[in-house]
Amino acid sequence: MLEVELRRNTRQKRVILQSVEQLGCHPTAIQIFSAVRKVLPRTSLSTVYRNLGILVDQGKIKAVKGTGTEIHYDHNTGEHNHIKCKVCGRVCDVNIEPVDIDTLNSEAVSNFVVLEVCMNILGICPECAEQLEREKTQ
Amino acid sequence: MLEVELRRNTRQKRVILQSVEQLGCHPTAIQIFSAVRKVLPRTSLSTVYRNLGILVDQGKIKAVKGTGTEIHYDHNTGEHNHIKCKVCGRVCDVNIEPVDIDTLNSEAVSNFVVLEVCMNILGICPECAEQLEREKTQ
DNA sequence: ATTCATAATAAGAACTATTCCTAATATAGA
DNA sequence: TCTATATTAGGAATAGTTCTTATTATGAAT
Repeated sequence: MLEVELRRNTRQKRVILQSVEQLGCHPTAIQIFSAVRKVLPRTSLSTVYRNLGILVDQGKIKAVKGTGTEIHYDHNTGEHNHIKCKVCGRVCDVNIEPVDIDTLNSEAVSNFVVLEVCMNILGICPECAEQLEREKTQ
Repeated sequence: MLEVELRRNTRQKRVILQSVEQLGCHPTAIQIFSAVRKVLPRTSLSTVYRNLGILVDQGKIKAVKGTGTEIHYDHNTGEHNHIKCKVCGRVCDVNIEPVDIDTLNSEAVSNFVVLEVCMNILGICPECAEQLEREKTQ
């Protein structure tokens, strides 16, 4: 008899997953926290973090790290890269061909076994670029 | 008459730059701090951080971010990427052709103005790989 | 060499993002 | 409905970095 890992289906977990999906553009834990609080006002931040961890482990969402000090969460679990706006901080998807890990390994990069490659792009989003342009010309 | 920005040449600043150069393999602030303390035992951590910031601003060293929660510092200011060992945490240089920012801009990546691209690679260094192999076969 | 304005320092408080701890609560199988 | 225990709320703890302030030391002018 297999030992079943009991994972309870709590309201908090459901609302947290829903929030990541609905907020869309790569929310941070705090942004998810305030969205969840609108539905379940007594939810604690640690509950948000714990469930985000579980959802990442279950492959239902992805954690986007390396874009700064905060972790962003992504409902799109397919392989893709991200770009972060230097001005407003939001993170968007980017479609450039991903670097192939097997290729890196066959090239013996520093003799390391390569496990993950992640491209972090920093830029200025269209809205902020326009805003900056407006400020400059006035 | 130009207003000259007075930057004093302190012992701390000299030893901090020296330490980054001599430690070589991408030390963190704490590692630099303990190296500096061997020469100037009363140096404080905030002095290390402040001077590292100044040295980065002056282009004398580079800050390597995005490899985890810590910032690593690099005396090699030329363009290159980094790989981090998942086991021991050390960061090494990597020579894969860097992504060209102008190309990304001409491709209008998400309509962003692209400023910086940084490839973060995670893997296992030769030493740790060997160690793991030894543990497995015993 | 001495003086002196102020840049830089040491020490530690504050901050930010995240993880950990514990008593209370709520889920789901019996 | 009962019950074992997974999960929660709340807050303390942690890690890495930045900020604050009284004190010190640099270097330009005397």
